[in-house]
Amino acid sequence: MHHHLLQSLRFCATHRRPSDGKTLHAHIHKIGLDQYGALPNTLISIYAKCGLIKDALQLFDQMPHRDQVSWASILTAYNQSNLPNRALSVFAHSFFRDCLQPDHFIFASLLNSCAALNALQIGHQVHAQFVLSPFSSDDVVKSSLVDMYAKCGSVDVARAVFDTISSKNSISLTAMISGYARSGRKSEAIELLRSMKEANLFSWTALISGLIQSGHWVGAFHLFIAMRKEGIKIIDPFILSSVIGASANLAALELGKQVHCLVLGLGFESSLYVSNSLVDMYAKCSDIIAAKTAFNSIVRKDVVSWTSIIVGLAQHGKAKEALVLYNDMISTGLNPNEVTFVGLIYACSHVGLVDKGLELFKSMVEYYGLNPSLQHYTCLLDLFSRSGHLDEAENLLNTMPFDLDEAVWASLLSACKRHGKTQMGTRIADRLMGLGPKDPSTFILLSNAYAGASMWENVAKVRNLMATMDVKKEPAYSWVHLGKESQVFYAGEPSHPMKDQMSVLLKDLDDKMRKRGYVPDTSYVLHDMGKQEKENQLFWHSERLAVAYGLLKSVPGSVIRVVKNLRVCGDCHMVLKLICSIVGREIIVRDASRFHHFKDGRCSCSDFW
DNA sequence: ATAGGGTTAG
Repeated sequence: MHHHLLQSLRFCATHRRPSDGKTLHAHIHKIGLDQYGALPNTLISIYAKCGLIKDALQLFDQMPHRDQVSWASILTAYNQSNLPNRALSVFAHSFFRDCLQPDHFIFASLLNSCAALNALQIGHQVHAQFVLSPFSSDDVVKSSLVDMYAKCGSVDVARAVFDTISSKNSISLTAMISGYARSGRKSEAIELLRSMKEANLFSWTALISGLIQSGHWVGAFHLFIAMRKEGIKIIDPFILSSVIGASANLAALELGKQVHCLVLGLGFESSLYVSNSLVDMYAKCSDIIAAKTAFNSIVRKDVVSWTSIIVGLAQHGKAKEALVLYNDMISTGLNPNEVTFVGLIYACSHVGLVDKGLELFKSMVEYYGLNPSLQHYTCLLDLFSRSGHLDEAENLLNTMPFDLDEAVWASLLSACKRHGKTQMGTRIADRLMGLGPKDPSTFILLSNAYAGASMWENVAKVRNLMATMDVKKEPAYSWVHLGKESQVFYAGEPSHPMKDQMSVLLKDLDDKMRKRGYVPDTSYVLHDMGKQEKENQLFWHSERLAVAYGLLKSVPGSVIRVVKNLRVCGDCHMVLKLICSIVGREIIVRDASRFHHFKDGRCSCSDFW
């Protein structure tokens, strides 16, 4: 009798049919078998698989005799419901009250929770108990350990455990590959994958996605192509969302479009992960229109869909639209998350809606019960700074519940310069000097702040400090996308075949700009040199080279899309505003922190970045 | 009953 019931229950679990499971449960309860043999434990795991954690827990609490199977089932239930912290706390509170010893199933579940929570300390403790237990040679638990250590960033410990696994299978290998890839150890990850007899889609996804997470975007694309060449069938959409993310990070619109085509060809356009990453990709590749189209085509939008488009609009300076969409989102009954508020406050600071931004911040904490992170405070700081509320900004910095880094103070210092607050600027500069600045752009700010207050001794101090510190500046470069071609330019005179034409064009533009009153702002050049030399430095900034090349080679009238690795300097920002109106072209620059849409002599960032 | 891969900020 109960054999038949068990089979029916298992069918409900594998086919995710919670209502049939509940009917069966009612029947089992009626005939008095709900505490019989394996039935209650099976019921728990069915409820877990169907996401009905409450029902699972109720059964678990009512069981008079819980065994190890019951415990393994409830721990798995919590893990599958994305509540790994509950799993650990329930275990810590009541497991030993049942007078049981953990078995290999329980160890594996606990390690799974630790991995999800990045809880290395607790993971260590579980590891120690496992080693002392009679199950210490279990390979499945060992592969959970590998995964836990890898996810917590202890890749070498993961490898040490991995080496003790007696028969390594594709699961333990994939966990190890993922660990290497996510911590950027590319060659070790590839070597392991190549050691597999038959690497499957899981292992390739672990490799490629991990490398994308650690910033190896181009390398990941080469591997993706290699995977396709080896004929690995893409039977689920996991890898696609990662690869779309890589296109977004590279701001490679053409590449992103090709992956989009692949998505359509394989029929994965209805995957929410995929469509959400497409929205983000188009926004990051500066095609905000395509991002909106991708967003509108999502049938069942979730928080991430809404957040992606809100953040995209905010970064493109379309603050009002972002706020309108937020209201639309709320009216569908969805709750915003932490990331949504980053986008919203960012949007408010863009259009000077100080009160609205503060109101949103308040609602995030008080109404939605979310914990503000450093990013939220940074957005608030930006909100105050842009609108000239510098005292509030400084007050905020002094009361923030975070350790403040150089970038946060530098941001306030830059606002002081913008709003002509010389005295406050020198006060902030003194603080920054005490912090031991490292970033080259901070030194420019410091030097300008002291120079603006005629404190020449301090200017000299900044320069001396910089000289002794041997500040390493990441070389500035920009690239321009022209259909299938993209061209990179480093700052300085280019050694490009089209150098002469570019030079002639830039000189011509320079003449026209000066007729409109342009005077180069040499305060953005840090090196000690004469005025003429400084102007010459600015003349060859990488974003100008990329724009010049774009103007020469692009289809007339088309939008010129440029990406820069660092932030656009203030002088170049002025220059690009002038150029776009002189040549009557739209220029979109994505720099290290935001998008600048230059059109008709203006920029979407409202001159604050 | 236990083990591996994916999206939004920075």
